[in-house]
Amino acid sequence: MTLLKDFRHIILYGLILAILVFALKWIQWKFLIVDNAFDIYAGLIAVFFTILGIWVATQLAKPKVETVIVEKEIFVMQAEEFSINETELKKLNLNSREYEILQLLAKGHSNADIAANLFLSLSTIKTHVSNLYLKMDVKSRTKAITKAKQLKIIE
Amino acid sequence: MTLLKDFRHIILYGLILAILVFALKWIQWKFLIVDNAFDIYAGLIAVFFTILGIWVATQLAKPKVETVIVEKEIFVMQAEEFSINETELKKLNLNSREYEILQLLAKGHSNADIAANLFLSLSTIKTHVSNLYLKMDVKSRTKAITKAKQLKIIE
DNA sequence: ACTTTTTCGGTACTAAAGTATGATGACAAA
DNA sequence: TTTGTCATCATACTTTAGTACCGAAAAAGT
Repeated sequence: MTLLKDFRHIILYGLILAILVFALKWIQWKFLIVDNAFDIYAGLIAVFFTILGIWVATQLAKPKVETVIVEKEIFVMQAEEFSINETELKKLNLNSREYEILQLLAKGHSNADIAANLFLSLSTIKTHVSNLYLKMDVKSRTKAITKAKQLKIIE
Repeated sequence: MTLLKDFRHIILYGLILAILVFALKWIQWKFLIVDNAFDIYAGLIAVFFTILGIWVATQLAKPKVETVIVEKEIFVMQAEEFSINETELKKLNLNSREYEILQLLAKGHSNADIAANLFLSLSTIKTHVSNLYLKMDVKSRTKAITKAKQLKIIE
């Protein structure tokens, strides 16, 4: 792709070069009689080739693109993404059962409900709940729920 | 980057041009043995000014300023603008006391706490709470709390 | 194989929550 | 004045929650 383009350029420049040489010869022949026309001749050549150089350069040089990055601030309302506070959760050092029960507590389930849900006896739930309260430093399920929500350890 | 590559091309073309001119001159000189120092001089001028033109062009080339607008997302924590669901609240038809008690319930207070807080007897709180449950169609304080939060009638 | 820890379950008891019913006084509407 | 509603309080009772202490089985270290 670029190779073809380059080849075309080369051909073009070759042709231009040829024409220039002939033109040069023609001018030289025409002003041959006048010896002091050399300066004018050289000047013309200089001007012409300078222009040629500029033209070649503009043709060859890919346009300089100066990218100006303008940061447009878009305010996005974040949908309150809930993330459990792992730090606080680990501080409490709850085991999996206790945490499971805490979540069910927060849903408003009674001990009996939880027992049925987890296929455990009411006694077991009671002990788990009591241990949970000790670890959370509360004395009732409602306090446990509110505290858990405050600490963001449950949804 | 690409500029350098282009420059290399230019140099290459310039060299080819120069070599061609010199080759031409050499051939001319060899076969004609004429005093044609003028041609060499003109060729040199041509080559020099071509290169000069190219150089000038690359220097003068104004960079195209391309403005790229980058959208930068800024996440804003929406302050969870809580608004109590007045509609649902009116549906429940709670009186001021019951609603007051509901709010205290949600904070994890016991009946005794609420009684002390509102300067009422435990009995009164119990009746209010019971009536509240009837209106909310629940059977325990935890259910009442979760339902109230679901309906967004309390914070 | 042994300890230790975790998990589960039980008993017994106390405390709190929840239900049912009724009484009292205040206060507004008829 | 009477009526009715409402908030308050009480009694009596049932249910649930919570505490304390203990024991057994399973899992996990050692």
